[in-house]
Amino acid sequence: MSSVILAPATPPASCLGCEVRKLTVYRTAGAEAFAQSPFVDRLRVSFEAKQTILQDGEVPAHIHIVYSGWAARVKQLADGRRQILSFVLPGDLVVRHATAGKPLPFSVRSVTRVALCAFEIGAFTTFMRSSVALLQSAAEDYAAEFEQSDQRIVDLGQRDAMERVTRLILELEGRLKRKGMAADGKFEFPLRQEHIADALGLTTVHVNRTLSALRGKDIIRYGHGRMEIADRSALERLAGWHAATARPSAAPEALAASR
Amino acid sequence: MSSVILAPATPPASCLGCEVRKLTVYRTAGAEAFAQSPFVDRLRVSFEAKQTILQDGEVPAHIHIVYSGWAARVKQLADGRRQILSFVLPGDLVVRHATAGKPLPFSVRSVTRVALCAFEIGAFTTFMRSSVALLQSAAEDYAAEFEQSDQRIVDLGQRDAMERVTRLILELEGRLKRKGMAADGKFEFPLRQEHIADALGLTTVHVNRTLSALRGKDIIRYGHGRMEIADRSALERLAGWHAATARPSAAPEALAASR
DNA sequence: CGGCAATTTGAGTAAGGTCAAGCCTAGTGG
DNA sequence: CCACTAGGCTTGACCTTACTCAAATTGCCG
Repeated sequence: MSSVILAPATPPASCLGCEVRKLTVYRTAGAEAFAQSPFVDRLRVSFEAKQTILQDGEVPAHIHIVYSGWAARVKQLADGRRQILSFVLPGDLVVRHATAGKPLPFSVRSVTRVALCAFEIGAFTTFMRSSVALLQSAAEDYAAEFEQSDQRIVDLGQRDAMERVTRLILELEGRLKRKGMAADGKFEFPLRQEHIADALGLTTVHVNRTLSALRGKDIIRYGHGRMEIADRSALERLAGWHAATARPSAAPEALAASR
Repeated sequence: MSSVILAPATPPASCLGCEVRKLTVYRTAGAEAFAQSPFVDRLRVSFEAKQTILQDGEVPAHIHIVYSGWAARVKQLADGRRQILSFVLPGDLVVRHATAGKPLPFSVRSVTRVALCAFEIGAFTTFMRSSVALLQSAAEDYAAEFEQSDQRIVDLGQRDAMERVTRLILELEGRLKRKGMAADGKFEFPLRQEHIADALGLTTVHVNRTLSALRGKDIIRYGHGRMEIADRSALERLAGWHAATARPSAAPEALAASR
């Protein structure tokens, strides 16, 4: 676990020295940007696992960045069905900036214990518009999110359970690796099978059978909140992970941990 | 069909007087903006139905706006499966601006005959950054697209065929209505059943049975490239179209045709 | 009028869902 | 230190939705 970021319980006082900043949408901001506009109203908030961080319909007063822990953007239907739209990992914006100031079209719930940094929307917007590099990284992140959504649409529309599950594992590993939070195919994996089911449009029963099949062939190993890819080529083959499809590129190449 | 925009075969010479401009991401640009930066390199391009407008992997040299006709963003898998990510209607950006300059992660194919306006990327970017109002409408459009993607993810992950089909019809009617291209529940509907199937992750056979059921109960009427919602409340009930869900708001209220 | 694309219908099948138990395992409290 | 519990995981039996394959029909266009 050498390269894994072990974030302290609370974020540091200044963004400038923050480990997580390198993973954020303002990663390209230099010292001078923070000198001019130091995110005066920054708050730190934290939640236990399985709490509602933001509720569908509310108008958030702040822009939130995940400092540590995992969360999920969720749509809850009236009859109890629920769909996880995406998982939110350290460094990610909890709510895309474009949506800020409007009623949320989804809820955000913590998967694990989560620590967040919250910035006042107006100040954050001004800050993000203060340099072309920042606008550029915002655009990159938008593009990556669109691509991730599109990928999920293809998965749900066209792929069977085995493909969906294997692709989710590879997607998460890719994102974590780019954040320096996965190495040698091993990473924290706090999702319950119910999270996987809700994200992939399957039932927990079927997710269980699918994971069991993968574990039975020793393609993956999991448990105790961790996941290990034991046979990557088999996993990629099952996922239909042809090189062409393999780039949901959730972060710019500059930050790629390896490969 | 009084309020329907009947666009001439070719776009007018100037954006300023263009009917379709009101539907675009630069709808908030005034005469002065065009005076300063009149999209010098604008081109007009048109395609017959069922042509590939942009190919997966290519790096488009221009930003395209649909002037007339329908297109679809499509992911084609190696084994022949295909998923339509979204339909692109008049006034819509063919490729989101954030993705510009990078290899396309999908193809764009025309559904009907389509006329496009193409702008040089650099000039368009400069133009869009020239006013806060423009940045604002870009953000609104991003938010609307994210919401539309999220909605599709919920549909594919959680909803059955009847819900998916009815919701697609209502979604398209809503978008067209806001563009002034639908009235009294009647609108152009050039999609083949195969388009619907590819968008909703179903087979054409099953789409056919679902549509037949709706037509049999006289909830919708269709054919000859048109659709009519004959029994809106029944349609909305089948779609689970509770008021809360009913706003994929693809354009700002200011442009709403009615309601 | 002939031909091709699209739609429609039927019969059989399979992937994944539903329902219902039973089984771990990490905490908790005695 | 151990029994108890609750949440999560696992497994079995059966069922439903949507898919597959195949053929017939319709409609459009030259």
